[in-house]
This record gives sequence, structure tokens and C-alpha cells, in this order.
Amino acid sequence: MNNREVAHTFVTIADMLAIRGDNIHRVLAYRRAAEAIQDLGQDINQVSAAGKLTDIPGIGQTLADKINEMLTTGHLAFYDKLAQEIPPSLVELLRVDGIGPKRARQLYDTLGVTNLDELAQAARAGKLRELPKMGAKSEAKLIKAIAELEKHGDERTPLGTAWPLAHEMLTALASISGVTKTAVAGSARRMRETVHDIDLLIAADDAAPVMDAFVNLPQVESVSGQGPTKASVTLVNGLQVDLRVLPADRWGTLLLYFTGSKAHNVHLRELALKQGFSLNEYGFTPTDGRAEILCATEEEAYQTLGLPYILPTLREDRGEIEAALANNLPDVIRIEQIISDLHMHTTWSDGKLSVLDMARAAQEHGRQYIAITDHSASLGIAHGLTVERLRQQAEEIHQANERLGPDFRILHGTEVEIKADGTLDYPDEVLAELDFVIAALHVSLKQPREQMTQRILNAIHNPHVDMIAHPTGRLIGERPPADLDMEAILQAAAQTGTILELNANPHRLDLKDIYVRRAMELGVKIAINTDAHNADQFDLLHFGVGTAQRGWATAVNVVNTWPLAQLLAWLREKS
DNA sequence: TAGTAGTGACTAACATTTGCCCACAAATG
Repeated sequence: MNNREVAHTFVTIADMLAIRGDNIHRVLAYRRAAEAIQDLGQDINQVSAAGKLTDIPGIGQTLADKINEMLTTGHLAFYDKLAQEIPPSLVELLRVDGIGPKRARQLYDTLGVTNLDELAQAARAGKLRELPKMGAKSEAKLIKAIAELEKHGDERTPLGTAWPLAHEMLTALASISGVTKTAVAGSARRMRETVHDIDLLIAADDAAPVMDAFVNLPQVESVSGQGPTKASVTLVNGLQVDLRVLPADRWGTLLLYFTGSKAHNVHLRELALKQGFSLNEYGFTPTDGRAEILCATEEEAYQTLGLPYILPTLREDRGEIEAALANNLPDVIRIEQIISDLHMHTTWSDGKLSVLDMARAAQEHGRQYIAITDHSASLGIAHGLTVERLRQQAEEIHQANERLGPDFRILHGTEVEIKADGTLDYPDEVLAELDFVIAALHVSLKQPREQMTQRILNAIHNPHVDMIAHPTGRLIGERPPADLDMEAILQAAAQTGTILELNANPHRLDLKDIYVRRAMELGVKIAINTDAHNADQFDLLHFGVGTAQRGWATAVNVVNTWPLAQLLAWLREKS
């Protein structure tokens, strides 16, 4: 079993326990453990083999035993026992908007509903309205919610899809008279790779006109809730959008609350209580009856708790509050520190612009040097370069450098294919002619773990290979990551000085945040590149920087912050 | 259930809005 499967079992157990009505702390313990396993950045099997499971925060002896049982037998007796009381399929009901553990229990006890299909049947048969604390309205609402779930599912949306949509809506609302501040909050602001919904915030003294405009936006399909300060809508593509409106003098605590994460908020509010405040989105209320403290900025809110400002991308309750308390927050990478881009394509392969045009676009986007890294021959679909064309390209790059002058530099690179048999698409003597060599996987991504891993390890151990691009090959929401022993790859990268890419394209974000964090622990250098195929794709950089921040990456470990001479020196030193 | 203190017991996750039925469940971060 892998991390995802173990975590999923624990989440299901948590749901079953919640439906059964168990002690909330017991439920939370399973949820916390599931989260910790998902965020681990290491293979749970390896951690288990090393006997280090209880080192994971939130995992004690009881859960460690359960994990070991799952990993060795593939089963969990506790799960099977629980399943006799609460059918695991009952957990499906919780996916329906409007059904929580209590309702699920009630539906099971009174109507014998055990899964989503049976719930839909019971609802359509008009059986729900007869239940206590239910009525015709609740029934109709659930029927609609079930239909919505069947139509759009409840998959999370890639950040790259949600981001432009969120800003489009926000721009429309920003022009309403009386609006003084606007923000995209929630997981999009934290730059999670996928979002469950879009959270918008607006500062205005009078909320009503904003609410009104919001629910009437052209993207809106239906309104699921509308009160004086809060409204929720569903868009035509199924995505939910929440809006909160408050006066500007409460902006700091409002933004803090709505940005989350939930776990970060809970932790902050506990901290506030210990310091004699109740903290909510409206402000700090001293528990001894003194006057309320309003914060117009997030900085003021953190300051009130005696904390330095914590970037949104760090707010996951993965140790950032403890670090802030110790005045030991990581000095994470900022976008203005990035001066290079080491992965991009031109018309030589599947890019849209010439070498010179890409260089000029990069320069306009603030980069001081770049690597042109077109595909190699075997990637026919991308018009990969033969050795002969690669050498012709060298000449063009030389000429472009002459035209651009001393303030900018183009490195000649390649994105050489790691072929299905684990060999590289160019011979070593050709790679030796290049300034910067990226190796990457694009084909045969479904090989078994050992074979996949070995292909990357081969590339890492080739002295000519400087970087591995988008290591897992995943496309968020479309293609799963290749099955890789990431720990072995990270260790090998650390040992050889091979750079691992954090591909900034929001549909890749590969390395993902948890592996970035593991890379930092191991001293692996990363590169945040756009993989641009056109000029406007240089703008994708901020997604990569956000993901790097989520992995607590610092500038010294991000090679794109290095002056060219430093990068070249590093590459020369590399074994 | 984890964590802590101490080997069996105790504590521990905050604060709000909305809808719908008539007090509460579910939802939001």
C-alpha cells in the first residue's frame, strides 16, 4: 500500500466513526494522521521499515500498529470490524452537499440507506420529507445536490483553471461603487495545486449591492446561499464560489480567516485564547471585556499575537506557527529574486517563437539569462532535434547572444529524452557540447516502479545531465504521476548535485510542495522554470514560486536566483 | 486517538453564517 491508500483508509475510518457518533477527538486523530501521511514527502513503507512511524506528528503507537498491519497484510481488522456496524459505502453520502454525519446516520437507521444510489432512490420516492427535522424543501435540495454531484463530481479543480476564473470575477466586482478592497482568498491564495472552491473577499460598507452583483454574474448558474455578509454560488462548470463582504477596518482579520487554512486558523485562535482574546473574522475580542481590537491588515493581526507575518503559502499548520513563535520562519524564495529560466522551447521543436524572440520575451519578464532547451529527436510529436539540427541551433544561439549584448545570455541546452529503455536520446559526446542538459521523461510513464525509478537514476548519474525536468510527469487532474521511488531520486540528486526542476506550469507543479520540502531537508538544489512555449507563459512563474514557498524553499537552494557565474561553477563542480 | 505525565488518567479543535424546521445540522476558513 502507498501513502495515498493508507491515508484514504484512515479518512474512511474517520468518517465511519463520525457517523457512528464517536468521540470527536478520536475522529480528529484519524483525520490528522491521514493528513500527516499525505504530506509526508516520504514513502510510508520506508518510514515503517525504519521503525520511525511514531516520529510523524499525530501518529502514536496505536496508529503506527494499524499502519504496520495494513502494510504487511494489506488489511486492517479494525476497519473490517467497524464496517460491520457502519457500511463503508455509507461514507459516500457525505459527498452530497447538505449531508453530514448526523443525517447519514439518520438515513441509515430509518430508511436503511447504505449508499448514494439508495439515497437518490429514496429521495425521488419522496421518503425523505417524512423524516424528523426534514421537509419537502430539504428533500428537494438534496435531490438537486445529488444531481449536481452526478453531473460535476466533487473532484478538486487545478489551480491553473481556478485562478483566472477567480480573478475574472473579482475584477467584475471591483468596479462596483463602494468597494474599497478585493482579494482572492482560500486555497487559491495559498497556492494549493488544486482547489475545492473559490473564495472571494470584498471590503465595502454596504454589502447589499455587492451581493446582488455577485449572484448575478454571468458565470453563475445557481445560488446556494445568500445572507447579509456571505453568499455562495455554483458556476456553470460546477465550481463553487463563496463571497464574504465586510467593512475595510476589519480587512486584516477577514483576510486572515478567509485565507485559512482551517488548521492554521484553529491554531491561531487557540493561541489567541491563551493570550486572552477570542479571534474571529471581525477582530480580536478580549475575554476580560475590554474593547475589541480591529486589524486593517494581516500584519497587524499577526502582530497582535506577537507573531511575524506569515506568508499565505506557508499557512497549512505544518510547523509555521511554531517557527513564527520561535522567530525562526524560513526566509522563503520570493519572485523578484528569480533572474533566470532554464527550461523553454522554440520553433526548433514545439515552441511558438524563435530563439531571439524567446530571449527578448524573457528579458522583458525580468530574466537575466535563460537556457533554450528544445526536445531531442525521439520525441517526434514535438519535432525533436537530430544531432545535426542541434548543432545548427548552436550557431543560431551564438548569433542571438551577439545581438543581445552583454546584459543577457542564452545558454544552449536540451531537454533530452530518457527513453523507455533508460538510455538518453543523445550520446554523451553530444551532451558534452551543451551548456545545460535537462533530462526528462515523456514516454512509457506507466512502467513499474523499479524500472521508472531506474530510468531517472540513470540520468541523474550521467555526469552530463544537469537537471531532471518535471520529475514525475504528472498533469494535475489528467495524468497521475509516474510510480517512482522519490526518496531514492532525491537522495541521488543530493549526492550528485543534480538539480531537480519545479515546473511552474500550474498543470504540472512538479516537483510538488511536499517533495520540495524533502529536497530542502536533503540539500537538493531546485530550479523553478516555466517550460515556456510562448512569450506569455513566462507569466506562469508565480505558480512555481508559490509552490516552492509551500515547500519552504529558500533562495540559496533555488538555482534561478544565482548569478550566471555561480550556476556555471556549480555545473562544473558536479560529479 | 495522541500526548503527557507517569504506568492508568486526563485533556484536547476555533468561531462563525446560513437554511430550514421550529432547535439544529451543515457549511466556511
